[in-house]
Amino acid sequence: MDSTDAITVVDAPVVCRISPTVDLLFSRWTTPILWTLHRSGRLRFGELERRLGTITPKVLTERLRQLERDGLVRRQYFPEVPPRVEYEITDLGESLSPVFAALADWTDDHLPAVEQARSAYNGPLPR
Amino acid sequence: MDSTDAITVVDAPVVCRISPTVDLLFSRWTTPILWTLHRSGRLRFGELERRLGTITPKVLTERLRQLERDGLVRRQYFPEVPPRVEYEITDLGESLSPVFAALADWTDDHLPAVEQARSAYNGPLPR
DNA sequence: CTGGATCCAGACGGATACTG
DNA sequence: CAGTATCCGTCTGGATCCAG
Repeated sequence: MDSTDAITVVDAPVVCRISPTVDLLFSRWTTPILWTLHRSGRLRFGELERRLGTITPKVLTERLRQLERDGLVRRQYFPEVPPRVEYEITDLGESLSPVFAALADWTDDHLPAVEQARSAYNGPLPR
Repeated sequence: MDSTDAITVVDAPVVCRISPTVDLLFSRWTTPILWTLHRSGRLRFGELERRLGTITPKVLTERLRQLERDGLVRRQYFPEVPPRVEYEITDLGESLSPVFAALADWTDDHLPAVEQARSAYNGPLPR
């Protein structure tokens, strides 16, 4: 395992090594999904949909498939009538809790300052 | 501080309170920009552009304006010829370091497991 | 109940060229 | 040097309907 070489021959040096993780975790719905499953434990599809409020079943399925593929969520199918499917966080998913805790702490401590800065901003308006 | 009410009358309960922060921090380029400024300190526009590699000036300007508006980055303009502009992280931006540290730790410890799960996945292929 | 199939809209970002 | 101005492609996500 001696990757002791000081010289990397990679043409495109990795600017920011957390970017792959960011792509994994933070899109419109993945964060709320992980957050909800983390807090509520195992949930059925419909129950999850209800708690997320405005998500559509199509999008919920897409995001759940992605999270399942990436090993963060486990899907369990029960061949009953009517069918039942339950989702829960995996151990790998649970390992994210320090990340979410850090985000929650920062949100509590500093989000108001952001809102204040935003309303005080006088420069060229973005977006 | 007695928010002891068990009943919340809010129609749209906040599903995930970190979502506003997520919107603030994690888009295609905001994370690399903050990461770079955090590690390298004060940088000129062109230098930042060079370090980010493939970003275009238009997008870099857009993201920097947004970060400036939100109080995470400070822009300093020097009316010289040729003009010089320098960017740096604000104290509010620096307060994000625990968040990025948690993300970096998780990336080092668990990203390989994600890649392994992904390659082992046999279900319906998303994306 | 749990989705899959379609179609669609808007946002974000990339490419290129130009300017104070 | 540090952006702006245009144009355009892609991708996520929303709406709706349908099916096992």
